[in-house]
Amino acid sequence: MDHSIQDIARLAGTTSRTLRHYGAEGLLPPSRVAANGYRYYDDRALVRLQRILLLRELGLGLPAIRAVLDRETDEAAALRAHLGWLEQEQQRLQRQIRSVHTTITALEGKDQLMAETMFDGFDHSIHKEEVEQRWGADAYASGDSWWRDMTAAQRAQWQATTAALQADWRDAAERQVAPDGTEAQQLAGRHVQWLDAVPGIPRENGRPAAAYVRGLGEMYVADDRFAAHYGGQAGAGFVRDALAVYAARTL
Amino acid sequence: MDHSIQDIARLAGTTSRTLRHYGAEGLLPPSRVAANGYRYYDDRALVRLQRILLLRELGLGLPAIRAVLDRETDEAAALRAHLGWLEQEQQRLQRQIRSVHTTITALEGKDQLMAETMFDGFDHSIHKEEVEQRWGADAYASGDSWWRDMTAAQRAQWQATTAALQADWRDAAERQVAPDGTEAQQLAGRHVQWLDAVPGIPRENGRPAAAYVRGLGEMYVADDRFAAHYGGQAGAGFVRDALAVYAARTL
DNA sequence: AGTTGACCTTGACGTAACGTCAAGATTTAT
DNA sequence: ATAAATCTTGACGTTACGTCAAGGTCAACT
Repeated sequence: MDHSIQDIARLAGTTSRTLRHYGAEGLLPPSRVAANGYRYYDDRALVRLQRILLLRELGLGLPAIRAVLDRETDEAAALRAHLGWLEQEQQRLQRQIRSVHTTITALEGKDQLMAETMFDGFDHSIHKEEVEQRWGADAYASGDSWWRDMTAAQRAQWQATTAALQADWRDAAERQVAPDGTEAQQLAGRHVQWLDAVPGIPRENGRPAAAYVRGLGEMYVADDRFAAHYGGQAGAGFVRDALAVYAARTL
Repeated sequence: MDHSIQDIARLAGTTSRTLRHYGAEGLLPPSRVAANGYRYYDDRALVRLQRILLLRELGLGLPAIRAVLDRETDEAAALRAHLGWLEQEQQRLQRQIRSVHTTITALEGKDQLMAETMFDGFDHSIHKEEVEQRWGADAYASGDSWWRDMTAAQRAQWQATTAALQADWRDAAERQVAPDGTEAQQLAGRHVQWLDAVPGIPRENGRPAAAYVRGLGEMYVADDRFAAHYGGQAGAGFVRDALAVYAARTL
């Protein structure tokens, strides 16, 4: 009927330190304390512990959890309040991410560019530093050699594809198409397919990695030289949003 | 040439406590300390302080900032490393948000439903508790009375519109359309327009609030009764993603 | 009985970046 | 001369435990 502190800790997937902490906080007192001071917990305590751990995984603090378990607060209400906080945090992070992106771009704006011809066809590895640090030196090197080893005709072909894609993006952006709409999402699909032809980019289960695609979109916005290809700030923002939706949905 | 501690604090938009903290950490020592112990900072210190605060807003920790300012680390490299952390945090939050949503739905699954007829036409306010707590009692009440005051013909009209929209969503989902593509985004546009016809929903500058639209999408996924209208889990996930992209891009 | 582990206890420091008193010294204004 | 500002150092609080540290307790083995 009783379990030692290590026992329930293992049963619930936590540590004895956590159990003692919850005991000290009055959140989960031992169901019995032996004469020698040893803590013992019964099955009801185990159930309570599991509820606590569940709520903790959702991000609730111990005071909020106590209020819920002691029925001082409605659980759903507490979770909805918590949801608001989570969403705010997420937005704050989103803003920080964008600021960091633009800061990086501003810092490196005038450093190592790849050759101009390359710029038009291989825009995603123009930032040598960024590609190497975030996706590994291989990503840059293999993309680089892939491009260099192309024949002139292959390169021209590739540039034509790229130009057409960019033109369609600009067109859609001008027409104020919704970035999560079918048309934009089809463009995003083409964009990812185009990307997929480049060896060495980071992938997940065979497809370009979602984080990479999103990062690419942010880069288009952060760097005016890219933005120009997609119709300026507004157009690049559109591309970024479309890629983000696409990545969320299908990658 | 010199400023007192309060002076630069005001100039830089921070507090004297922070200045002392940075001094104690060796991150920004006072440029001069008078015989009486008073700290004084010159213009170079002000510049350094401003850089520190900028990096802090981007979320960097003090050790990372020190490394950058002391030129032990490349600033862009530090920011890219930081970017990876930010993106991970964002994903963790996203997972928590979804878990909270499904938990809330599971908790309230069988409580207060609106009438069945209402269910088919007014799905976004079916969760009385959720709507009231997160968007205010007015949101629920005005939506509720709007619906109740309709004539039978008006209601039938509305339900037909709703059903058509849902059918198009199911169709697009089945065809594996990309959620950030043009087609899905057009559907999202229709969805928001449809929503916009309901009085009392939360708005921002005249249009349905982005957070509300996103929340709606999450609800479709979290609640099987909604999901059913959009083609089950997969379909609802598609709708959610499409709405999220749409919200990000145009709301 | 003595010893060896395995397990238990309480106690206390560390974490990130300051916010917030508190007590006392100094400068500035009246 | 006195009051009001401003300055100093010192220290606790914040969140949920992780991580020693020093020292009891218990079952098993010699």
